[in-house]
Amino acid sequence: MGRPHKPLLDRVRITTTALELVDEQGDFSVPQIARRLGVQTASVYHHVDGRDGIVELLRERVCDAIDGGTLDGQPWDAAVAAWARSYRAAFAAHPKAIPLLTTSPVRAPRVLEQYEKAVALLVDAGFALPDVMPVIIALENLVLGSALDMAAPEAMWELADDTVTPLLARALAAFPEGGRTDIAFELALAGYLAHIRDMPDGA
Amino acid sequence: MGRPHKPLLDRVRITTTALELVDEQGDFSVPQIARRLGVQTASVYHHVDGRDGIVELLRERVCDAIDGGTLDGQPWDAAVAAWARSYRAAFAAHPKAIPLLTTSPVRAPRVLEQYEKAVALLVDAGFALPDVMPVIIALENLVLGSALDMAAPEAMWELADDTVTPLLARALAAFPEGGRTDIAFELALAGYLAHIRDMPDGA
DNA sequence: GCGCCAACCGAAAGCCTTTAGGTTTACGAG
DNA sequence: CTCGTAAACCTAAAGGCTTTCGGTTGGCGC
Repeated sequence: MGRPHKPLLDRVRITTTALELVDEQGDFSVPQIARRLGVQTASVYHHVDGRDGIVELLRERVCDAIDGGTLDGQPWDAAVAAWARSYRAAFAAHPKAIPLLTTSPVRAPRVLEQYEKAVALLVDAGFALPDVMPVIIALENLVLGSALDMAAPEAMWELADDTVTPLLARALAAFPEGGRTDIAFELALAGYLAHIRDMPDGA
Repeated sequence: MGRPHKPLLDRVRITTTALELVDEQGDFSVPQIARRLGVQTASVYHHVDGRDGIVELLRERVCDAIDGGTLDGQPWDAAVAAWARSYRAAFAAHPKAIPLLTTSPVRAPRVLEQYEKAVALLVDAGFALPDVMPVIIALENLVLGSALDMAAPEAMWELADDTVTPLLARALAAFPEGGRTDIAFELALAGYLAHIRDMPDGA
């Protein structure tokens, strides 16, 4: 024991291990992380601000996959749509993590920068300043709502009892079971965009 | 000890107490419920299917406030809008409970019946059967996404550092801080409805 | 009256989070 | 090169939570 030659722990490794656990189990615990890294539980607390701190690191890690570049050099509406899809895809890459992450909204600096860019884009597009935040928050609602849907087990829908809800059962059977959530998201996004396009004052 | 004269515990009282705790703290534990009801922890497990069972009871309790009557006797689009608002309002009544409830989607019988009604409404309105579920799921996404937003502390937005995200800060300052989430929800709902109205084949 | 089972209690196993205080050793200042 | 500081890990322990198991008692049906 004592201080090791090379550090065994750092935030990156802790975050990676936590994400592995979440991908496998849908949850994680500090002792589990410690075991995987061959370390005592208490040691983890030297690098991280408690369990909640690890969750925050997970939030940032997953959000790193959001491509802020989608907001550049396109017509503003296409840019917003691409950003929303990238945002959603980042969550979709770790479905089991979604309940953990959506519990509280993402406010990592890297994401806030993207919000900043989105505000600029919308202002340039002619949106009145008081309209900008509602537009962004509405989009965030869409993305996070769809993320929750992705996290739901497919079985949640299949167990609809045909006898008590026959129409629901037929409606469920009437479309491919694969892209369920994607179709719904694209539908909502299309409606959102169509409505948004009519808003800019100066346009 | 032994069997009491009148039962001290039942599902209703357990659910009510759990909801009280969640409203106060944003969470609950079985021992906390037991203490409030003047009972040993183990006794609670006689009436309920573990902690997860209590969460499910909470889901049903909160969803009891959703008014299925909104789906009757209106133009179908107005009915859907009213239902969505009622759905969202039910969650808004217990903001601290939202993270707990949205973690997995609502599939209580009472809510499934309303889905059944919604399917009927949309089919009558002329929607093709394969289009019905996406329409409903998209609406669910909207409602749950907005619910998550409601659960977020207002402070989450205020701490935007003006120096690094000046435009974001200005955009935030540019609209009343009260109805933040409501305006965004109504915006998204309006876009959704406008888009949906164009879909029915037979209309 | 009698037996059964419902409803509660006590105790305990096994997990988790977090903190406090020790021990060794890397590292940088002099 | 020396030496103090603090980094990085450990042991230990407190206190919480979930859940189960086996008792005890008394209501209720037959």
